[in-house]
Amino acid sequence: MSDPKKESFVTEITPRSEDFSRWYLDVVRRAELADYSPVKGCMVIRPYGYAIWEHIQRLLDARFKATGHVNAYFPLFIPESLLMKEKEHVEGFAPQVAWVTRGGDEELEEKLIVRPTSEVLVGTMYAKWIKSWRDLPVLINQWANVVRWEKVTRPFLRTTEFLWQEGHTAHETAAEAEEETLKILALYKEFAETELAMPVVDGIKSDSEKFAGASRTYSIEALMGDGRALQAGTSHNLGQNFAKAFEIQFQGRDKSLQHVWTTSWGVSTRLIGALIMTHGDDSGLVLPPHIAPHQVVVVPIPRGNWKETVLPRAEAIRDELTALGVRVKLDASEENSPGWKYAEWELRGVPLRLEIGPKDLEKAQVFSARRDTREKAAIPMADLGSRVPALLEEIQQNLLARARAFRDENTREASTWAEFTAAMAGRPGFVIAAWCGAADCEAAIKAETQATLRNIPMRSPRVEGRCVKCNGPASVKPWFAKAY
RNA sequence: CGGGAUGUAGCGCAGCCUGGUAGCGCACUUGACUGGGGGUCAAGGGGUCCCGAGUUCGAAUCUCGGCAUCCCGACCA
Repeated sequence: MSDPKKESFVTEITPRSEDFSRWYLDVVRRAELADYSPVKGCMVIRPYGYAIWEHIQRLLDARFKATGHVNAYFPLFIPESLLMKEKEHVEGFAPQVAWVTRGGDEELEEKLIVRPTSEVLVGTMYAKWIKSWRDLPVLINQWANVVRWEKVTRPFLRTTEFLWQEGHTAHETAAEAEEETLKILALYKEFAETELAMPVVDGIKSDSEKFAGASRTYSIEALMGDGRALQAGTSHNLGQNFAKAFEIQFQGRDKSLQHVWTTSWGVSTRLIGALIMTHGDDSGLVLPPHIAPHQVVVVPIPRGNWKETVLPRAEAIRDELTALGVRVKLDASEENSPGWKYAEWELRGVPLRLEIGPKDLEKAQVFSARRDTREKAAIPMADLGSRVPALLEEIQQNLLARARAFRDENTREASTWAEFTAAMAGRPGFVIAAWCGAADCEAAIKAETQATLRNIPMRSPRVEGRCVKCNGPASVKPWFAKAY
């Protein structure tokens, strides 16, 4: 029927439209972002994937520092007794915890858990460090790994061990803690949109979706290419819950003994999964220039005495752009043809490709190809220094605009239950609907449509409406979606 | 954790039913010709058949147990 050779080429990546899940796994593997390890749910992040994470770290860390936070590191192991101190927290996390019961060949006196998150250990330490209102606020972040014994795992999206940052802050007043929680939420949103070119909805979670032990949980939610939502970051106002459980007390300005108000917040390597599913296409990964390991790949055309003519010119271009701060990969390997290299670097999502051959030398130009639009154009050699950075920024903006247009096209309002279920059928996207605030209605919506309440957006106006499920009085309009 | 499927070279797979020398395509190595969208020809190399027991003269193949991956469901910040 079809050429078997062609077929084996085609099977390298399953088309996105054919099977989104398989496409995602193919991209992760073929772009060499990650590979499976021998342990269930644990992945190896390969150099190309880790390079993306390093850019995410760099760009986020700069924002944390600019808002007064400092980095520290807390240990991996937590004694069982500490986990037990905050009731809701332990109930939320106990089912997902990995235990250490032996050290060498001796049973441990007290079992240890491998941290699923660090609130309890941080709380224990803060109780020692904080004595006076003058010690506040404490604004600490850590870059770390955590372990959660998940039943269903997927590379980047949900892994047993994952990398993240977790911020833990302590404040003098409730208002300051809430201010911090919202400041970070806004920071996450700005980061996601500016650097990842990923539009997100920022809002507050319902009680049932709240972090175990938090007073209020906020999140940013993104829409993936298959119409499912992904929680891309969370920011929790922990109130005085952990302060009371861990006795984090300080003497206030009025000399009275008070409990601090704490927050915690995090984003993880899941963001890499979000990037893949937000921008990728049938040819593979599409990376926003701000976080792409290689922003530009230069492919010299090996023809005639290219090593004496074309190659030196390609090297000069690489050096010129590198000096301007552009991350450039020169692929001068002789093993593969230019066509092979085009396909390979597209698969790996490099935003801009520059081709240079003998014909281009004659015309003093290079040939460019954009990954996002696949547009091709000649650029005069003399203009590279100005055109390339401008083009990269254009690509960055285009990816955001494109993702936002997709999100908006796949966001609908529903005022009746019939409209809601219709909108949720097939590839749904977000559905905005009024809700009475009852957990029962939320649960019923989930049971009947698989859709969960993602969040109640920050800027959504108070409404006077009717709950889409029970028709009772409703004052908010959450965003619902089927989620990862 | 329940239901289903899968595990054979780096990747994709055949072989298993009916036990008897482990195969194919791509990738890889060497050489030549090539090179502007995954090149051509020739000659080569590469295997704990997921792991462990069992049945058997003999197990990739049959039996039991385990592990991992994928899909559906439950669960899940």
